[in-house]
Amino acid sequence: MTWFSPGDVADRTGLSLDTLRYYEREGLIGPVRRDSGGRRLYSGGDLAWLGVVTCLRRSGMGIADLRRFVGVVRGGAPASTEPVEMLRLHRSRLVEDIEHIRVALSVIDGKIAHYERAGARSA
Amino acid sequence: MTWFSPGDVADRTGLSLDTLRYYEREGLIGPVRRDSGGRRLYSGGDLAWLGVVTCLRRSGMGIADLRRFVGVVRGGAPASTEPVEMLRLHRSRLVEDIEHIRVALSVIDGKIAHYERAGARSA
DNA sequence: CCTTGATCTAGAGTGCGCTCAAGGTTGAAT
DNA sequence: ATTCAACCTTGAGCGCACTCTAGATCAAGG
Repeated sequence: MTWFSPGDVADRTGLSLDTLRYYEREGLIGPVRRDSGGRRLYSGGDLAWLGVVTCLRRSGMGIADLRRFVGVVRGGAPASTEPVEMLRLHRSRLVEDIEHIRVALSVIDGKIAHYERAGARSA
Repeated sequence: MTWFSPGDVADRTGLSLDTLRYYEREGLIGPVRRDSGGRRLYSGGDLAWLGVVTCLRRSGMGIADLRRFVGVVRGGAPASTEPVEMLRLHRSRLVEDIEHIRVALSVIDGKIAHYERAGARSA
């Protein structure tokens, strides 16, 4: 089994060491193994899981939701349908977000075109 | 010309009165006209502009960028290409955001499917 | 042995985008 | 004349997600 140092994991995930420790404190990952000196050793599984976490995080899921999500995944089958509801809710937010971004894109493209014409005139 | 009270504008835009005042303080809108008693009167143009602002805001553009954007739009043609650069930068961030959200959607859909199967088994 | 660099902990600080509190004014309605 | 809701200002407070500080510890290299 391969283990990864905090520095390695920071490099691979793009997260800072502080953020890694923060996520652990918040229960988003771990408990992370330690070596005899108390240093963290991340497993390949930890790394993969961090991939999922950062993906959801980047999509705007908050720490609290993420923690609940993690609890469900690591606790095995969900006791209720509530966690799935949470996912569905986040999913629908994401669909909305995409739509908002699309609208913003068209506004921005309009402005860019406008200023490009202005720039061409004044140049 | 039609004028709108703060309450009206809050209703129409979905922004709170506090947020409207905050945006004004931050230079995102106005100077907003006042009546004899010092109350704000928003014009149709203010309302339309607020539409653009909220659209960009929802897409994740920060207050500082928005302020620069506003300065450019209200100052006429841009003196340099810098504001257009800012828009392009935000645009490329938005394209990335959409991609991130898409990835998150597929992760979420996978998890939802997983827990639906689990739920069906345990039911 | 001593230095160096990576890591550790606890806890305070930061930046952003609002949001709320307190106390005062306005103007339409009763 | 009084009441009431809507509005005003200043300034403090909040929630989130980090981020930084300070001081200690550890493992390896010279």
